[in-house]
Amino acid sequence: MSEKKPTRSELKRQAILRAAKQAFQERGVNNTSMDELAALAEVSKRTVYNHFASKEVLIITLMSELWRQATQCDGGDYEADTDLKLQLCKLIEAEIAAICSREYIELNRVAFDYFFHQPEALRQQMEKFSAYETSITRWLKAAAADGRLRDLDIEIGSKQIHNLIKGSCFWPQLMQVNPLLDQQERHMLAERTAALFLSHYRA
Amino acid sequence: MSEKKPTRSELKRQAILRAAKQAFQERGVNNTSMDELAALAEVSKRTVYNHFASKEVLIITLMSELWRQATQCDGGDYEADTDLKLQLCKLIEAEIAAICSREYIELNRVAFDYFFHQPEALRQQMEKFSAYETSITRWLKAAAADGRLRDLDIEIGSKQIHNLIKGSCFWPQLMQVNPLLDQQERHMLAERTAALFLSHYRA
DNA sequence: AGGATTTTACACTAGGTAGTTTACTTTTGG
DNA sequence: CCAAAAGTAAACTACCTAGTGTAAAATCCT
Repeated sequence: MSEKKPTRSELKRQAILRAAKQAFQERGVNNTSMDELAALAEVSKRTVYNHFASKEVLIITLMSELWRQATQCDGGDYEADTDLKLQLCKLIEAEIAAICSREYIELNRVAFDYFFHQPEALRQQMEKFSAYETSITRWLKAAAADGRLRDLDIEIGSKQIHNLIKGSCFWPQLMQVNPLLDQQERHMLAERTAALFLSHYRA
Repeated sequence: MSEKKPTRSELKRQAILRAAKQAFQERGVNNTSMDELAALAEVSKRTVYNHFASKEVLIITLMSELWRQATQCDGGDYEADTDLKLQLCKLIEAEIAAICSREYIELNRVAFDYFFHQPEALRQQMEKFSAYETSITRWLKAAAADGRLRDLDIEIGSKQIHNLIKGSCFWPQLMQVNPLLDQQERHMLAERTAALFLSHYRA
């Protein structure tokens, strides 16, 4: 019982956020009027403004919400006595799962839509979002320190991996020119990315 | 003398297109009103409509214009008796020069802005724009046929190269989160992309 | 010079949007 | 049960935008 008392007010608020998410993703932030949004949420326009002081506040609130939902992943740490390729592959697959998740892409879509003409604000958002890009960096450092990778600039290597991933499962999906990757496609992408990478950097 | 008679009308038209390019890129298609645009071009709004029947026509015309300007590149064909890495490197560098050119990125910026919420139309534009991606494919085919590359799926290989390139010199610049690459950065990117690629696929 | 073409300023139509106000109804909770 | 809190519909403000109509003025061409 400790979690059971969604007030009517809270239900309305959730309905508004749900409608905003759908409308902003499908039709865009600028192409969704507050009237349409209220209608979609089956709520009066005044109620929208009772919960959110302005359209801007609603957008920001929604993005924080999506960000919270999309924010967790991990593929494990470096292990000295396990096969390099297997480890890297697993790690990359975890990264793919996070970056290519519907939540993450939809969040980015709203953010890009909203910030496309505000490069400074976009840069800041990107930094927040790119928190993901650290787990692979950590692993590369550990593997390099252990002498199992050679000729490796961590920054560049990490970027190469992410470029190989994102070019296939993030950017095209963000732009909706390609569908999301399924389980097997993700696996194969991880597989061949790890293979290409290790061909060059394995000690 | 054969090229010297820009009529006043033509000058106005150019001024409008120049202003449109600037305004659409800096402030976005939807955030630029025809009044602002006319003011920026130092032309009366009526003149804008005398030259372009509607905002839509202006946008399409501008994109065709930018497309024409951005459209030419070549890095040479495959040669059987030249060093693989040198050839590929040169080819990649040519591709980078095209994809990362200001013209090409600005074109894509206007296109993405305009088509972000019209996935079908965007897909069509992307196909037009990605004509670039063929010269590397051609080269890979030739080199593979000549037995100097192994384990290579042309489609995947070509995509890997393009992902490695675009992740560093196209997507971030399209979003204006990173500046354009200079000559040396381009060269180094081509260099390490070719190196990574050939480590894996060289026969 | 003089008629045709183009440009200009400006008023105007028609429609959309963020946000507010009002008068009324429903839900909630002590 | 009843007062406070929250929700509702609808009209309303104030502003923005694409596109048009018009008559006068600048420019072009022969």
